[in-house]
Amino acid sequence: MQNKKDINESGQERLMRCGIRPSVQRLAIMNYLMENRIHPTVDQIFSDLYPTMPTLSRTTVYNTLKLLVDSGAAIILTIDEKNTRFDAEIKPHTHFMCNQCGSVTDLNINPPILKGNYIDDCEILNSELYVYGYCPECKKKRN
Amino acid sequence: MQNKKDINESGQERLMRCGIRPSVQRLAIMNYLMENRIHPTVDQIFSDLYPTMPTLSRTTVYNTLKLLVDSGAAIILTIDEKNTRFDAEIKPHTHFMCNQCGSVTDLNINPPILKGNYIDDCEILNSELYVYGYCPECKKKRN
DNA sequence: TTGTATTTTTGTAATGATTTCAAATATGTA
DNA sequence: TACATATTTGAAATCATTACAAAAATACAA
Repeated sequence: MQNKKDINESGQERLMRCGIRPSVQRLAIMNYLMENRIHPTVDQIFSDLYPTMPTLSRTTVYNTLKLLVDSGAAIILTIDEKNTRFDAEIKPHTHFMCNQCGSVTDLNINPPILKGNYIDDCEILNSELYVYGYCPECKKKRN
Repeated sequence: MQNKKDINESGQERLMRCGIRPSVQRLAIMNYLMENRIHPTVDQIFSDLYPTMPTLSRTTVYNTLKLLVDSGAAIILTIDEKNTRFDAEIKPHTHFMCNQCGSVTDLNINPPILKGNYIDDCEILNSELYVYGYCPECKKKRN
């Protein structure tokens, strides 16, 4: 369950809380991630922001995403073999990718919470549960 | 738990069972994967086999791994953001990557078995649980 | 066995994502 | 305003992966 603070937190607030100076570009990218929970690739972010920010550089998108991830304002998903994807939802949850259309969505299933534990003497910091298959739309089309 | 058949299965048998003609190169790569359960990258495989197979081409390693994965003789791991990794252990199990040294190992924890289920109307074919943190060796060094 | 068709391997070139880097721009502060 | 610092930018470099066509190996029929 999300608490009110998380739900209401603005992009600006998220950046501040994570110690990131909210430049125009950073705020645009942070807001994009928080408002478009499609786990976008770098190119999706760039292409969607470019029309309203024609001076935006791909390098800035890369730089900013690195900054967001390093400071805990976003997480990186390796669910997609082809492209790195990003998510502003930083609380543990499960991700699903459709083998047909490639869309990545949240799955309503709780991942095991392993953080803080030791397993096989490994110190666990975080974990990701990735699920693959066919999304409802593609499932229909295949029949 | 592994059954005898899995334990005893040779590279040759694995290839045959999966309908792959066992050429010299394919057999070398299959055996390497089955004998070195380090979840190697393409380059690790190539570098380790090259000394004893000086005519081996990187492209062959790529081609063969694609073939192995497509026919179910191996699985692909996206746990490592930098490089694709491969595993000859095809039964569901959990993987761990060390944030410090980058090594990938099996973790003695059962992943949720979701295959065959529908969640949020998604048809589940397979899933991967990836765990990150510090391996025992790096944990020691950090103290 | 020989010749021919098919499969597999190989090396090079192309592609695509990401990083590096140094100059240009913007911002914060005295 | 003037200067120092932080940020953005675009071009070039890097690195993993794929495409491709020629060469080599193998299968198979005569």
